[in-house]
Amino acid sequence: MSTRRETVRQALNESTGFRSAQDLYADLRSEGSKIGLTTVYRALQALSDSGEIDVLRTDDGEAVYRACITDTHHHHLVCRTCGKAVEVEGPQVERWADAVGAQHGFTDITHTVEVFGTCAACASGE
Amino acid sequence: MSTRRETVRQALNESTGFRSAQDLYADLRSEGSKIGLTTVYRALQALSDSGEIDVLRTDDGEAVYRACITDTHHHHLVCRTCGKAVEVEGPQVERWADAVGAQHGFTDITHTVEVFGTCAACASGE
DNA sequence: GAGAAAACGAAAACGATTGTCAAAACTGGC
DNA sequence: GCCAGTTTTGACAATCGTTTTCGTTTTCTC
Ligand SMILES: [Zn+2]
Ligand SMILES: [Zn+2]
Ligand SMILES: [Zn+2]
Ligand SMILES: [Zn+2]
Repeated sequence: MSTRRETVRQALNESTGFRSAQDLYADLRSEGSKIGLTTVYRALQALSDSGEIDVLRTDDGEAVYRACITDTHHHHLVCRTCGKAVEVEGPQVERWADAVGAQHGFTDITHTVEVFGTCAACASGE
Repeated sequence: MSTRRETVRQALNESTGFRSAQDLYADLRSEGSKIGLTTVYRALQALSDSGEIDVLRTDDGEAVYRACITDTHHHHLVCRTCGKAVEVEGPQVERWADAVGAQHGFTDITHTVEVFGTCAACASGE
């Protein structure tokens, strides 16, 4: 529908890493778009609600978003320096999480798993 | 050292779940303490910097803290409803994270892994 | 006890996010 | 094309967790 939502989705697609709402807003404005910050937040909210984009929290609590290719459950390997992210899978981790939950009588198990590191490019460059 | 830091640590010890700075501040004030919010934040900062307490982010970006028993690397199984947390270990997950990082040429690998669910008490009660 | 250093806490500042509300863009009849 | 009704938008204000600032108090050291 909304062309604005499309605009934001596209901006996200152009990045390989996770971006914050403010990042995207800055990008779009510098490209000449007249979009408002509120709208960027709304678009990201809608996109993540509908499961079209992934969201996670940085250490300092900022929400960052990414338009992932894989549409099944997956996790991320994220470069601590440049933010580049790789989608990864870990069936064994899925099983472990479920098992550990069941073991302690917990139900309705979910989990968050993210791997951080320094990517090859950043390791050599800096 | 600081008796204030001790006060905060103790308040944390009294809870089995993760608590936010504001939670702890409210608790302490209601117990009659004249501690200031700033000091609670500073104490939590210091305690987590020195690795004495664990910290993680809730979905809405709030930082929550816990004084864990285990002092080696571990993860948490957290009740989504009451916040109760259990310390869990997953050597296989540690290995998986390292392997996945190495596989993609990343170095200096770390990871965050948390499992969420509804604890038995909350499942029956509600 | 005097003076220096560390810890405190109230209030202001901050930064990300959300709420408000009027203007702008769209819609389906006419 | 034009109008009333709906949806979307964006400037601005408000919120909320957290950090800074800065004078005051407490603790240390001699
Ligand atoms: Zn990198
Ligand atoms: Zn998973
Ligand atoms: Zn822990
Ligand atoms: Zn529970």
